[in-house]
Amino acid sequence: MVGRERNGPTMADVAKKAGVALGTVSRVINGEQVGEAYREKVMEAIKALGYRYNNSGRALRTNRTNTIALIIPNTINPYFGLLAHHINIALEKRNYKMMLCFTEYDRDRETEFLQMAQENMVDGIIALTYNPDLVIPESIPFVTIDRFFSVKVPCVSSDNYGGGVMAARKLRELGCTNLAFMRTASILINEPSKRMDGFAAACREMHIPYEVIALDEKQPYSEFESFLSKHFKDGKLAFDGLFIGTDSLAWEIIKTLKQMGVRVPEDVQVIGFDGIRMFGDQEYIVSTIVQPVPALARASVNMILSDDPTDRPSLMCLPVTYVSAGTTRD
Amino acid sequence: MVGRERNGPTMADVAKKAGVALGTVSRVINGEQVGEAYREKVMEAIKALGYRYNNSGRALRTNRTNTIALIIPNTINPYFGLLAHHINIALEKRNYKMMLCFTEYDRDRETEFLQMAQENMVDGIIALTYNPDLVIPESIPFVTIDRFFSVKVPCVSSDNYGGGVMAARKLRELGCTNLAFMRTASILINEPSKRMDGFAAACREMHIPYEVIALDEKQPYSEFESFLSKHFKDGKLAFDGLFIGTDSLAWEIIKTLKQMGVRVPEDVQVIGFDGIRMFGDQEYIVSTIVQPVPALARASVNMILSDDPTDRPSLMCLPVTYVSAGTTRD
DNA sequence: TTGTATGCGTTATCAG
DNA sequence: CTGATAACGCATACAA
Repeated sequence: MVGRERNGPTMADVAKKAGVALGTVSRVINGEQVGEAYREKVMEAIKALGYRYNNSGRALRTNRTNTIALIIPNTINPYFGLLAHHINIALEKRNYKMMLCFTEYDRDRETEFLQMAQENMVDGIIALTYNPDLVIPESIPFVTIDRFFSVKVPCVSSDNYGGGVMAARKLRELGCTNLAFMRTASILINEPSKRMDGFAAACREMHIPYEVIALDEKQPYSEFESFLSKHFKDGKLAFDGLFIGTDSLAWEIIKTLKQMGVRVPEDVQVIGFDGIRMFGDQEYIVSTIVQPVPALARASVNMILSDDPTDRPSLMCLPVTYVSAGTTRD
Repeated sequence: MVGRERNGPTMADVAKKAGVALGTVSRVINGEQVGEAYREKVMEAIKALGYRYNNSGRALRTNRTNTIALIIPNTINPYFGLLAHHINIALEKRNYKMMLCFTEYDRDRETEFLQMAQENMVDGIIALTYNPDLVIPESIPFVTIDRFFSVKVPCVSSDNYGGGVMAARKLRELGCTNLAFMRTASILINEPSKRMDGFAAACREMHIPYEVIALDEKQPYSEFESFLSKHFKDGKLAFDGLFIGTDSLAWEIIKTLKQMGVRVPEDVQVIGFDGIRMFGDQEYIVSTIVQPVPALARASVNMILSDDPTDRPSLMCLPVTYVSAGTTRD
C-alpha cells in the first residue's frame, strides 16, 4: 500500500506551462523578488497543474530538511508526553518538522537513532537520554535536556537545585521540623540529581534535620517501604515532611503511607517534583514543584535553531514554581 | 546553529577509494549480490572515509522516504500519548520513521499537515482527527483511527460497540438495575459514538431501564451536574450503575458524585472507557473498558505498509477487555 | 557480476 | 530581473 509512483508535475512543468524559466518558478515559490506579471503567470500555472512542492529535491540540494529529531524515552510517561508536545509546537511555529525517536531507555537504540537521524539529514537533535556512553556527533547541532555531557553540549533544564531549595523552605514554612528526601535515579551526573542537593543545602541552612534515601535503578521499591517502616514507631512516622524526586514516586509513596496508616497531609506533608496533572490537563496529582515545560521546549528549540553561538550556553536553568494540591496543609 | 554545510564523503568517494564503480557501492550498501572481494573493498573504504549514507538522494531518486506521518491531537492526553508511542514502536520495527503532527483539534492545522506531509513525500499517513470536512488525498496511503470517512478510507478502531455491550452486561452482572450513560462528543460519525449504541442495545436486550446524556463540545460540564442532581432525591441517586464515555470524564463525574455525597462504588458503580493508567504504567484509574492500544498501533501500521489491497478493509475493530479498578464492586 | 551513465526535483551561479 | 545550466547523492537501466 506504499505509494512509490507519485509523479506529479514539477517546477519544470510549471515553468513550461507558464512560459517562464525554471528558476523563476523557484523564485516565486520561495518568495523572492519577481516581476508581478511573472508571478501571476506562475501562480496560475501552479493552480492549473495542481503542482505540489517536493522537499526531497530541496533537501538534496541544500542539505537542509527543516526537520529536528527528538530523542526521548517514550510518550507514555506524562512528563515526556508533555515535553514532546510542547517541543513539537515550538518547532512547528518556526516551520520545522519533528522526527520522533523513542529509546525506551535502551542504549543501543539511542546510538542507532543518532545514526539514523544523521542519515536523514536532520538539521539538529534534541535529546533526553540516560546513556552515559553516548557519543555526541560533532557535525550536527545538539541540545540535551536535563543531562550534562560536556560544556560543549548545551543543556536545557529546570532549575532543579532551586526547586529543591523551594521544597525544603515550603515544608519548613508549613511547620515541618523533620524532613526526608526520597528518590530513584541513575548514577549519572544529571540535572534532576540537583533536586536533592538543593533540598539538603536548604535544610542545613535552616538547621532542620533531614534524611535521604536514593535508590538506584536496580533496587526494588520495597527498599522505600523498609526505609519508611524503619522510621515508623508507635504508629507514628519520624518525619512530618517528605520531598520526593518525582510526582510518580510521590504517588506510590503516598499509597504506601496510607497502607501504613499514616495520613497525608495530616501526619506528613508531601511535595513531589514535575507538575503532572491528571489526564494531562486536569488537577495536579500531588503538591509539587512544577517544571516549566513550555518554556523548556521553547528554549531547546531556540537554542537548536539559533545561528548565534551566544545562544549556546552550556547550561540554561529555567525557573520552577510550587503548587499546592492536597498533600500539603496549605 | 543549524548546520547546512555537512559535506561528508559520498558514494562516489567510496567508489574511488575502493577502486570500484559507484553502482557497486550502492549495491553493497543495499545488500544486493556483490562479489565478496568487492564487498570487502567497499566496506573498508566506507570505514576509512567515515562514509555516512545520505537519505535525501535516495528519497529523490525513489520517491520513498521510509517515513509515515502521524496526525494526532496531542500527546498530553494519555490515550494519545500511548497510541503515539506504540505506533512509533511498530513503525520502527519495520524500519520506518515517524513524523509527528499535533493538531490540537484545529481544523486548519489538520489540512496544513496533510499538505506538508505530501510535500515531504511521506509514504503514508495515519490520522486520528475530528475534522468533518477533511479531504483525504487520493495519491497517498491513508489510514484513520476511530473515524469513518468513507468505505475507501480504511479505519482501525477498538470494538466500541462491543465495549458498550460489555459495560452494560458487567454492570448488570454486578447487580445494577438502573443505568445511565454519560459522554461528551462531537456530532461526527465516529467509532467512539458506538459505545453508546452498544450499551443501549444491551440494556434493551436485558430489559434494564437506562438514561443517556450526551453533551456536545460547546455545552459546559455543569450540564452533567444538573443531570445528576435532577436524578438525585432524598440523598439518593436514581442510578446504581454508570457507563461513561471516557476514563477522563468518569474521573470528573466521580469527583462530582463525591461532592454530592454519593459513594462510589457503594451507592453507584462506575465504568469508564479507554484504559488509562496512572503515570501511564501504574494502576488503572477507574474500572474501565480497555482499548487494545498496542494492537491498534500494529494494525494501523500493517495496513499502511501493506501492498496487498486485501489488507485494506474499510473497518477493522479490535477486541476490548474489561478491567476492575475500585469503582465497581468486583 | 560489475561498470557506465542518466535523471530524480530543486537551488544557485552566472550570463544576459 | 530573468533565463539557462550545473550540481546535490543516489538508484537503476543498460551495456559490457
